[in-house]
Amino acid sequence: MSFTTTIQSAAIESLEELYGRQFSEQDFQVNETRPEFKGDYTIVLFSLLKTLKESPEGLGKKLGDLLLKKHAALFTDYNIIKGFLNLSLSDDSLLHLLKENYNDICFGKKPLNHKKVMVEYSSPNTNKPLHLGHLRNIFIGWSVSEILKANGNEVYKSSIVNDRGIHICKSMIAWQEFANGATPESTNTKGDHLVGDYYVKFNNEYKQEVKELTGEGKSEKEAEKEAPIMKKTQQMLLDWEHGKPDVIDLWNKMNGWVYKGFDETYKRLGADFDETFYESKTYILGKEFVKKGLEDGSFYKKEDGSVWIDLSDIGLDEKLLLRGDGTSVYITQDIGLVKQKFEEYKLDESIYVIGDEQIYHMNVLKEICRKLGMPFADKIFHLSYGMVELTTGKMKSREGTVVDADELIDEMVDTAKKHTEELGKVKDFTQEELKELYETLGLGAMKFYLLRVDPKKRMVFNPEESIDFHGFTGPFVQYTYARIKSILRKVEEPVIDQQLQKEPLLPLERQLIIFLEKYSNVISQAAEEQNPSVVANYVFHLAKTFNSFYTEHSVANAESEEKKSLRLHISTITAMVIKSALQLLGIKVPERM
RNA sequence: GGCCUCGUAGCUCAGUGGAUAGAGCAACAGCCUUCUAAGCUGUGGGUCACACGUUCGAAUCGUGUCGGGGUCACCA
Repeated sequence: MSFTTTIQSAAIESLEELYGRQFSEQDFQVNETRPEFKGDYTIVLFSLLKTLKESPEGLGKKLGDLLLKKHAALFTDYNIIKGFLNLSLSDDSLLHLLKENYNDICFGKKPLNHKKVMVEYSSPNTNKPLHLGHLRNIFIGWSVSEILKANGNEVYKSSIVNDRGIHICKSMIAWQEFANGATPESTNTKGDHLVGDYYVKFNNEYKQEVKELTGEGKSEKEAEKEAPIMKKTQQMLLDWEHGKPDVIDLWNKMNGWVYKGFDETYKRLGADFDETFYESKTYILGKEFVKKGLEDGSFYKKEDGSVWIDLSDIGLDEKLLLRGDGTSVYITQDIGLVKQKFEEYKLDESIYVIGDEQIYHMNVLKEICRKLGMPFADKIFHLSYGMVELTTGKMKSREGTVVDADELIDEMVDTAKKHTEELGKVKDFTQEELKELYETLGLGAMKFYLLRVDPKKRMVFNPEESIDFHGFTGPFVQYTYARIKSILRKVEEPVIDQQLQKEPLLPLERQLIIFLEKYSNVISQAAEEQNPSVVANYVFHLAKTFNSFYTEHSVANAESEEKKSLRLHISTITAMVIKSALQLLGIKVPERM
């Protein structure tokens, strides 16, 4: 039980004894005491005053006295300022925490709750390489999965690959026309980048053709429709749907290049998936539901044969579910996949990590499932995240302002190398060790930078700020870890014993212990909010507090053996919590840096 | 235009009913004969977009206004 809940129930018990009636945790708040006041935790009395017909001082005194009397081991003192009852915790209760609850603190251990959750993230198109937006998606999805696991859930990570459609055909046509058989091997280019290059090539060519046609007097719309390269692409899409062998072969070949490229990037990022769905396999699934919905009258057909659902009663308008020619649209396949996921995996929840521009789409999906009487309609959660903007404005692939994922990773790792070389602290490292360190630091900086902001909010990517290794950054926290490990290497493992209790705890020692105790709550909160930034903020604050402690007090050369033992203990736990918290963010810790 | 969302220090962000609103960056001033200075300490910097309301108490809740963004496709 955490300090907050312990104090809460102690207060409830005392209040009930004092006033002979029931109280609940809703009746008052327990907060941490602000640093400018004496005490560790504060009971806010205002909400109780009216019903109990008490003055702040009167209630504070009664409650404070009784708490001290009943829980002499827990509290040592109290003071009342305005309506705030500030309680001081005893050294013993803090030290008890270090001794008894060691593992609970460090790993925020939660019992298994047997809830099965699927987290779908990344979900790229196969016509171009991953970019900065995908990175935010991947880091959030991976981290939320790990946070849910830490809270006792059974988690499946999944990805749906958007491997078919007109966009893929664009790359294919351009490759066919202009590549002269170029392959990743022959050009020494990563497969996803090669395919992406031909996607760009298509767009340039298309633009050129449209320009020529409008020059001949055609309207913009006509030109866009009649551009030869576009016509070829549309034909190719039809051929693909009809399974024309040479098109399927080319499609397989080029997608294969892309997957190999993605895998390399995923591997470097530490992203992993338990299941990968392919749109080419799932896009047909939804059609049977459309049929079913037509039969039971949930959907309706227009004259041209297209199928619609009317959601205007809940303000979501009419939505197209099937084109006039019978082919699927985006949402058709989603309906099919939802059902497959829930049934195959017996899921309790399905979380979709998708950008916030699709909030409307996901609401429609949930509503359709509801109308179809699917029992899991309310177990679908859209973890929507805001767009990553550049300081120069939005990223747009057509304007070449996207930040490529692979390039960004290289740049971060490079920066880590530069910094490390300048500081010259690891000259005895082998080449292998150095390489690993640079990856740890570079990726740590990048992940922390993208995860430290609330997913739901839009964020600005500032290239200079992102490669900063000082302040509120991954390397700052990693550095704290490395410094602790450096101490621990020089000293034998701490033994915690009765001796600890003789000298009073100093303010920074108290502060650290109280802060460490919160870790378990932080993990719960992060899971409830599906928000890794909660963990990032916590671990930064922890490292910051430790750094103050480190500067102020010596561990290895402490004033006494007792203090040394205590501080070694605090340091060890801090290191474990840092490692555990960063692990939830997908960030590794270096033993030295 | 309808719906959704955001507006906190020069910049990037914490803070969702409690005390005098906090970090990082940037600026300035200090701290390495003692466990790693990728660190620590201090200074300056705020009409929490604005107005009204609810409350003992509002950056936080409600209504309205202004401003930014998203969305409302036989695109995905």
